[in-house]
Amino acid sequence: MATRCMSIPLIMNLPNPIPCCPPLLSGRLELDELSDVARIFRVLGEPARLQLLNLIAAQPSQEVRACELVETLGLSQPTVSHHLKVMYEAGLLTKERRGTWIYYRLVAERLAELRSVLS
Amino acid sequence: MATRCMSIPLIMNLPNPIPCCPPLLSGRLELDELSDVARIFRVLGEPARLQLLNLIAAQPSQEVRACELVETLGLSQPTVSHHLKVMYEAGLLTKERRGTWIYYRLVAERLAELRSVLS
DNA sequence: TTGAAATATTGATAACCCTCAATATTTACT
DNA sequence: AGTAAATATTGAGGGTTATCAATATTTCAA
Repeated sequence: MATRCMSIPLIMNLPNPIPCCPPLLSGRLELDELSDVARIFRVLGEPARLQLLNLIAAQPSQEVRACELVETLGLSQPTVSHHLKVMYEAGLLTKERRGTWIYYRLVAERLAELRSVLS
Repeated sequence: MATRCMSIPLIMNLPNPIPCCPPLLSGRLELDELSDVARIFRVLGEPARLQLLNLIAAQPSQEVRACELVETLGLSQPTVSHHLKVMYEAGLLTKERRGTWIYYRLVAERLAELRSVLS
């Protein structure tokens, strides 16, 4: 029998990258620009999501599988799935399916961008 | 007649400074530490408040009076007062009464702290 | 195709918070 | 004291979102 086609690791990138972020403290910004920045800060304004970032950064592999997080974060699977989606859509995480699992990683550049907003 | 006693400019500092913030990406953090960090990000997750930061930073004097903001931000006076309080209590602004007005300034160190959280 | 495991979606509930009108308090000048 | 201006507080309404149970979808192996 023919073995099943091996899934090719595929990094799924953002369909619509959220714009981010001109420096907040040098030069006037428009309200809609500020709304974009605010949206990203709001994503980080949630303990569970910060816990997620912190957890990924602490892995030697720099990645986590979604299924691990349910027990680690002490939240239901739908809630974890929700948070991952929010962070993914904010451009803070990449997702990569390898077989059954989906692996998430930080987007270091996004965090650097965000850092530069505050300078 | 004796002129009224001139008010002495007084910088009112935080009664209870909010703890902030160990680096998020190097070393594991406890959930309550993360909640402190999240609280500050949530303060920044509001366009009106970012507008406020942006506005103050754009002033040559590096400060604004509360009364100016009502017209500039297009919000009611109670709403402006609310945002100022939230940011003040988050340690992002200092307030200083000079006569009738109250002047607000950025706390650059706080923003620097926050920047370091993301590294 | 059937089953088991991982992930995503839906719908409902509850908490949080932005916003305003109304009102209270503070401040300085007369 | 009395008045006007600035700021703060209260209370209500409404929107956003975190959370879960239930269910659907996806994935791979047998």
